[in-house]
Formats: sequence, C-alpha cells, structure tokens
Amino acid sequence: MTQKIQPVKGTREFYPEQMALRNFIYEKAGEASRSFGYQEWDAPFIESIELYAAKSGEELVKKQSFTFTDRGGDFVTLRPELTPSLARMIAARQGELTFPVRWWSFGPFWRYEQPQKGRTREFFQWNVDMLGVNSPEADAELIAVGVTFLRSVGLSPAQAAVHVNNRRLMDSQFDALDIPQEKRLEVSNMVDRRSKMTPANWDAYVLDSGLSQSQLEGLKVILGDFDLWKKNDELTRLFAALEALGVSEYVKFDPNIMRGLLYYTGTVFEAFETSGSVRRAILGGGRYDNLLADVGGQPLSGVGFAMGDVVIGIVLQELGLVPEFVPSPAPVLVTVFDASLLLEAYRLAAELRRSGLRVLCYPEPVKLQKQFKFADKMKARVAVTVGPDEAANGQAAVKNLVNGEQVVVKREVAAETVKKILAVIGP
RNA sequence: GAGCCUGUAGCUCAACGGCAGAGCGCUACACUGUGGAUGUAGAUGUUGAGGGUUCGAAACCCUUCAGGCUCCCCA
Repeated sequence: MTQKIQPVKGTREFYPEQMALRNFIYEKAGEASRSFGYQEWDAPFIESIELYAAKSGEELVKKQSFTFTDRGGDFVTLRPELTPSLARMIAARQGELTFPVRWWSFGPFWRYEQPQKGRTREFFQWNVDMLGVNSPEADAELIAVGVTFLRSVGLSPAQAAVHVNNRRLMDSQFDALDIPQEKRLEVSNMVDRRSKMTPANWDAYVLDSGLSQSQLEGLKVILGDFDLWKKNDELTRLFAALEALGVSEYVKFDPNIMRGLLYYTGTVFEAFETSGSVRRAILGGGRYDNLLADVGGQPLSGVGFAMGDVVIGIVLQELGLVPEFVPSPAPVLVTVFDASLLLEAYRLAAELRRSGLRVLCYPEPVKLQKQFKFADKMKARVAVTVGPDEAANGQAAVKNLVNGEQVVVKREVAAETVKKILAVIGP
C-alpha cells in the first residue's frame, strides 16, 4: 500500500466516468459561450512569476501557487488564474482587435492550497470575458451567459441563483456612513465573512475592527436592504437588461456580495446553489477597469467571470443532474462466434464502421454468453452475430439489447437494420 | 500554518483486547447459438507503515504516511 506512488495531493484522476462529467461541463460551458458569440481561446499553462506578482502581490503568488525554477534558471509558475494572461494578450494586439472582444476559455489551473470540499490544487476553470465596453448591459450579458449555462445543465431558478451587487453603490453607502477609505478593504472582508459567523460574533468583530456602534447599525441596515439597487442607475439598467435577456428569474440583488478583490470596480456577482451543501460559489465575476495598466496597454474596461469545475461538479452530482454514464461510446457489439469465425466478425465490424456506425468487436472467441454479458456491462444497444448458419446464408443476426428482440437479415442490410433500431431506442 | 475525524477484501462497512466477517462486485456453474433476473459454489487480506504495552492487538499507546472536514485563505 505505502509502496504505491499516489497521485499528488489535491489532484484528481479522471477515470472514464469522471472524464464524462468533466466533458459534460466543458460542452455545456462551450455551448453557452458560443450561443452569445464568444470565441474560444487559451493562454500558456506556465507563465513567468512576474505576470502575477505585479497584480496579486508576490507574497500571495509565492505562497499559493506552484512555482519552480526551470533548467535555465528562470522562475516560473503554473498559472493560478487567467486574467493576467488575458490582459497581456489583449494589450499585445490592442490596435488590431475588433472590440468588443468576446472570449471564453476552459483549461487547467493550479493553486497551492489546502484541499477540502469543493477545492483542489489542480482544477479546470471556465473563463468568459467581454472587453472594450463599459455598460450595465454588457454586464447583464455576462450574467446571462452564466445563467444560460446553469439552465442548460438542468439547474432551476429554485436550485441556483446569481447574486448581484455593485461596488460603486456600496462605496456611496459607505461614504454615507463616514467609513474612511483605508477601512474599505477591511469592511469588504467583514461583509464576506458575515455569513460564516453568528450575528453576535460578527457585531463584536466589526466593533473590534474600529467601527462605531452607529456605523455597525448603518452597515446592518445596508446589508439587509434588498431594494437598495433601486437607488442605483447602473443596477436599474442591469436588471432591465437581464429582464430583456430572459434570465431575471435566476438573478437577484444582494448587498452582501463584495468579492473582496482588488480589481473589481462596478458590478460584481456570484452564483450559488440554494440548498447550500457546498458553501462555495459556483461561479463569480464582475466588472474591472484598468485591466491593462500593468501590462502596458491603453486603458480598457472589461467584465468577466470564472467557474471552477469542482463545485459545479459536486452540485450536479448531488442533484442527480449528471447524464447517465454509458461506458462504451460504441452502441454496437459484434460478437465472435468461435475461432473460425473471428475474422468474419472483424470483417462485419469493419463493414458496419464504414457505414458510419461505432462498433465494438470482441477480440477473442469466448463463450457467447460472456460476450453478451460484456455488451450489457458496456451498455451496448445492439449485438450483431454471425454464426455458422448466418455465415452459410450470407446473413447476420441483429439483436436489440434493449427489448431483446432479434432478427436475422441479409448481410447487406445489417447496417441499415442496426441504424433503424438505434433510431428508435437512441444511440 | 492550526484543529477535529478516518485508514480492515476491488467497493461500502462490521468486528472495539480473545479464530478477520457481511453486503455489493468479481469468477465459475445451472445455461455447449445469446445479456439483464434468480440460485448454488468459489476466490480475494502483511487490518496504511513502523515501534511499544499485553499471555494475546484490527482494537490500547507512540511515531509516521495517506485521506476527509473545518479554521485561515480564496486571484
């Protein structure tokens, strides 16, 4: 046991069943992206550490990402996020790109953190960004892309919701409470942590951090006011656009969404599963300005979001929304009657494949019973057998494995017969 | 970086100081030209590893490794 080399901590092995889930997420994410006209792109998986150090702070990068020195002595890191690479690639072609740029990506990322429910050290992330436009309507489109995905994987508005807030709105509210600028980041963290603490503990924590009793009371009023968005022109327009896009049933204003992040400047949003078995967000994003400042581009505004595969994977499994796993991608099994007919079976399989079917052929002459059991395990839908009788008469026995009916037909129409069966019971 | 919990058959778990077991899965047979169901039989273990206590350890103690959950953090 201990002799076996284990997978690296925080990584996952993708057996075919898990791979099917990952591909399901990839397909649905891609389809949601393409339906809004987004182009697929990608960046290097390895980047120089400076790319991240500039924005995120070197300490964070060194502590929470996989970094190493390559053979040439360069200090590199496995990408922990995509946005800096996006910024560089956009800046490099800023003069020739047609804006607004709409890009999406799905690929691997690495963060050196403690693995726990919903978090691994190696994960896949879907990123969607629109650059070059600064409007609430653009923000609404990004949210709509996210909702389109949630809807397409079968999550209902009762099961998943996107919570939206606006940084500028919160800033104006904090102004009204006379919360000084240098306290804003700390207050953001307070808001983020509120749901994890008891009300009494949170009150104490806020007062401890130097806010006055009246500021605390004011803060609680703000965080409990779900009509606050009506005072904000950007959010009013955002919700009108969401309505027009047909996704408003999934979206609601929530003053508790802050996303403690440095670079968000306007709209911010996070999607949650409502039952809350996973306390992490399914996806999150928002509007950012000055994206290109650190990489030498002209000022450019953007809006985007990211979704990790881990949390959504757990949610889909817990809610029973993962499609049934069919082990064999080939719905047809050609059996091998005996050793003398093995090559005949191979010929028949080849014929069926040439007609466009996906075909599995048993590779040795074992008992038919075993081959049919194998077909069953692989969830094959049709079995085709050529025994001595069929071989002598130029025929093939085609069996529908779903209802058990078998017909013996001319060899030439075997493919046609199989296709008819599949047309009825599904591929 | 800190805390709590768990490592026993391929999987899920029982045995909680006294012969290491069950269910599922697997293999074979019933069924020598046909799957799912059922029945019968069978195989499978250095109880994560190392040390200690004991007449006796899967169990108790120590060390170590691995995993899970939480705090922290979350670009």
